[in-house]
Amino acid sequence: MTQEELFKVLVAHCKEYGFIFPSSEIYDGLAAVYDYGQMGVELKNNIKRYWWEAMTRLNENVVGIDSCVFMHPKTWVASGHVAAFNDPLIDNKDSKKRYRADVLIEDYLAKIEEKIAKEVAKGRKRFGDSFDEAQFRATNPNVLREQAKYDEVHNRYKAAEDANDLAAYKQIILDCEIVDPISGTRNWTDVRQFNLMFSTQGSNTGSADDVLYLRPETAQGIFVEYLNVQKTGHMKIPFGIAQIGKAFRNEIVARQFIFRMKEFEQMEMEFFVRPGTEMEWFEKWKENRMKWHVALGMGAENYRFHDHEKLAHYANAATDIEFNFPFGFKELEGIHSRTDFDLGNHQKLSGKKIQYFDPDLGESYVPYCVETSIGVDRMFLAVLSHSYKVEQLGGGDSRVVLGIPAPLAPVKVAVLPLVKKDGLPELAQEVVNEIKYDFAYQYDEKDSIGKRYRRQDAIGTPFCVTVDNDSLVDRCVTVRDRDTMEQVRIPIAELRSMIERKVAMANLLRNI
RNA sequence: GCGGAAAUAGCUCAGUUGGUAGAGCACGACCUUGCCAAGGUCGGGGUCGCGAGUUCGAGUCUCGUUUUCCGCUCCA
Repeated sequence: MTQEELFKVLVAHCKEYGFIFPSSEIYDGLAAVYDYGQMGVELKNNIKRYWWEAMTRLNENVVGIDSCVFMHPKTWVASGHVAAFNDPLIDNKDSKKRYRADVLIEDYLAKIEEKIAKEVAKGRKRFGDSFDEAQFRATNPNVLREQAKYDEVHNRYKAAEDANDLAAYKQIILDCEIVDPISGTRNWTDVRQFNLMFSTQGSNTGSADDVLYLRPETAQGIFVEYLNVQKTGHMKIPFGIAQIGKAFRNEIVARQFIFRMKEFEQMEMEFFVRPGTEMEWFEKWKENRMKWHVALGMGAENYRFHDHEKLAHYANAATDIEFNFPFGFKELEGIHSRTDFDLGNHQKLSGKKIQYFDPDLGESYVPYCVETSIGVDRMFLAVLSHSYKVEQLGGGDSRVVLGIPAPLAPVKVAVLPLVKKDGLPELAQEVVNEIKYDFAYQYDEKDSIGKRYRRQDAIGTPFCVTVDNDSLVDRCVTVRDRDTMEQVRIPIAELRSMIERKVAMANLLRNI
């Protein structure tokens, strides 16, 4: 099976077994939005728990918060999101290239200015010392013609810009017969505004300037609560704030299943440090985060760092942890040294002093910040794509098994009466009562026992517990292991501790 | 957003030059078997993605549209 085929099969498997459904499927679906099903939500919650407990328990100076999706609109001015993603864009259908409509028009205006400058230069050459540029500009017919054209386009352009009138941009491009520099054609699409952020009305009045954005990252919630947490928690630098939450990005192209969605979930941690020490912490967190990944046991060779050469506007160092997905090594987590960009801008825009008095230095400063940011959905995809296996058994038989790390598995144990009679279902119910307070379980009495094992393999259940006729007498059950398919017989009373040994989240945490 | 391809039962698909929608698996009931998926009988389930058009008649032809996949493009 090629990687590409594997990916398709995986998507189908996710739907068939209740991990992930395309959103609103009964209405033909909604592009780039997916829902988690009954199995998916369990796996996703376990992934979040693994991250949360590692972050907030294994680092005594990291605490969590849960901030809202809605934030004051000025937040996004301070973060740079409003300014950086608000361009009118237009595509040329022949070259298939995308341009900023305002840049195309400005280039056109610049060309007119060049023409005028050439005329002026000619005049200067002709008249020599007696050349009066103002006089020349006011009388030369060529200059006057070009200048009139320039003024007209310039005025229309400014009007379009002020009114944010996309149709007017397009009309200017058409009227000026601006061509694509590559294809040389005027086969343009309409001008569209691409904003990364989704927005909604803040009030019930619908006034245009009362806009609320859906956060494109959870990090800003941490920055605006920095002071509250630092003060109320008596936090001393260095310390971190962790958060798990939904974020929204209006991606132009969102593809590859849950790898890039319009609505997604982030697990972000901002670690505040003394300026000048940020690179040291950046390295520490790179190491720390890689350990967290490797502790899952999905193979160290499937992870790698990818350092950024082109840095975002806020960062002075950045790296990705990439995972070997079925479609290649892709970004799973980002680690950025964000300097004091965010806190500094919030201080500027809010007018509130966001400074930390460092008792060791005897001075105040705006802390620097190292961020770790991982996508829950990408992590989910990493776990699932790595876990999915088709195993050939003896006799031409095969099985599909999800070898999900046991502490993350959606269902920990399945309780199966060998047959649906002779009092076995009743005894199986007793077994359920024995384990239901500790583990996510499924009870299944339908179909043959082999079929039920296969069903549990397909959702990655680490243990199947089978109740047979002997169980009625000896109070023992057969425990079948997902990965080895081996069976052991143990007393019902020992079931709980046996399962616990393998599925405890603490097992993962201890590996970090 | 551009170009290409696809969409028929829960899933995988068949459906001839346009003539009243099929199979296997899955699902439900009953019988049978009983530790690694496929025994028997009976049964439920589809306005063929959606909307127009051509036609006496459209799953099939035309146009539009939605979603998905592939390639560009974009990507904090």
